[in-house]
Amino acid sequence: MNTEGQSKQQGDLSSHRHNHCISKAKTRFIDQLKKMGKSIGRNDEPVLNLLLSNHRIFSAYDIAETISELGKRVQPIQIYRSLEKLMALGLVHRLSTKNGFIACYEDGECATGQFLICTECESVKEIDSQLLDNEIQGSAQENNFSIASKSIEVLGLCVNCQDT
Amino acid sequence: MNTEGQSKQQGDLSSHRHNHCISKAKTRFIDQLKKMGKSIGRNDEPVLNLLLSNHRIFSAYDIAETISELGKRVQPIQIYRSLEKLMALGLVHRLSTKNGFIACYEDGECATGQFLICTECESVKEIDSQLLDNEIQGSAQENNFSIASKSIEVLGLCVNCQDT
DNA sequence: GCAAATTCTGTAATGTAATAACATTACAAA
DNA sequence: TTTGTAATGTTATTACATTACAGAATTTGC
Repeated sequence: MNTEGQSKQQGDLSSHRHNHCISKAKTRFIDQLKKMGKSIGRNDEPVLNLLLSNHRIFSAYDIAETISELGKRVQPIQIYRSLEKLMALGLVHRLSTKNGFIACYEDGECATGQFLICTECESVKEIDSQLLDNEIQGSAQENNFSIASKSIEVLGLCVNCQDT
Repeated sequence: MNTEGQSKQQGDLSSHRHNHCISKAKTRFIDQLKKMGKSIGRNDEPVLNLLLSNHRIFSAYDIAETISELGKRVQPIQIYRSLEKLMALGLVHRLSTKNGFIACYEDGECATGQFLICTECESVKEIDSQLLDNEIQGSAQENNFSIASKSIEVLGLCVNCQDT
């Protein structure tokens, strides 16, 4: 995913209350898992922590490497397994245009899954337009299409990266 | 991409006038290339043909294999080069959720790039909601985000694949 | 025309992302 | 203790995408 930053390393809006949303998300995560009769895995929490405390895009391999550095060696497949759980619970989104993953904003509760992605600094802003969502629902209905999931990703430059 | 079909091989709506849109698209392609001072490459036309006459998702490797079978061996990189040109001219879209490519409908002229993708038969319906597009523009503006490209992909089941 | 520059082509190798296959551990219930 | 089940760990493989480079074809300027 290109880790060795140049003008990278953004997406960490200092104004955002990480601690708050981390604890909320974790609580929600554990509750939900319980409900599904699943237990929290060894890697789930480190993965969730990493994503929540950064709010930027990580590839599965980024995550594997970062977590491996903190202790035991972890393989990508194990990360994918954690990510799958986290995505099923709506705590994490896959950004398919970037082959990466990001924690959901808003106290770990997923919004509609619509993203503005800066191709320069890799920061991500999740928008949450109900209108947009409705419009998609409508189009789907017109075509008798039954929606399973949506991927709305807008690529471009964020405010900070526009002045070149 | 999983070529050995099972319930595959769709996306070929017999009602659609392939020949018509193929010739239109080709004309447009050559004209545009001329304008850019580029010439048409050896593989460009085969790639365009394949995509236009199927209207379903192909991976670059699918394309490479198919074209290789028809004559000279072609490597993926060569396909990517053709695809890049074709995408620059708006004749082909990348579907990032499927790691694949598809020809644009509507006489080879790209619509707004919004897709309903059937995860069962891999058929694709391009919708073209101006409303949706406007809403995205609006959200971007609110966030002072300058749009470079958009990827709107809705996954689910098409009419034909819903009755299980 | 001819040489330099540019663009296209072909080939091999590599990088990156995702999954398959299978063995092992942990632990609770019978 | 045995058995069942879910989670883990390890290795290997598949799938997708790009880099690097050498040679052929074209274009451009003289």
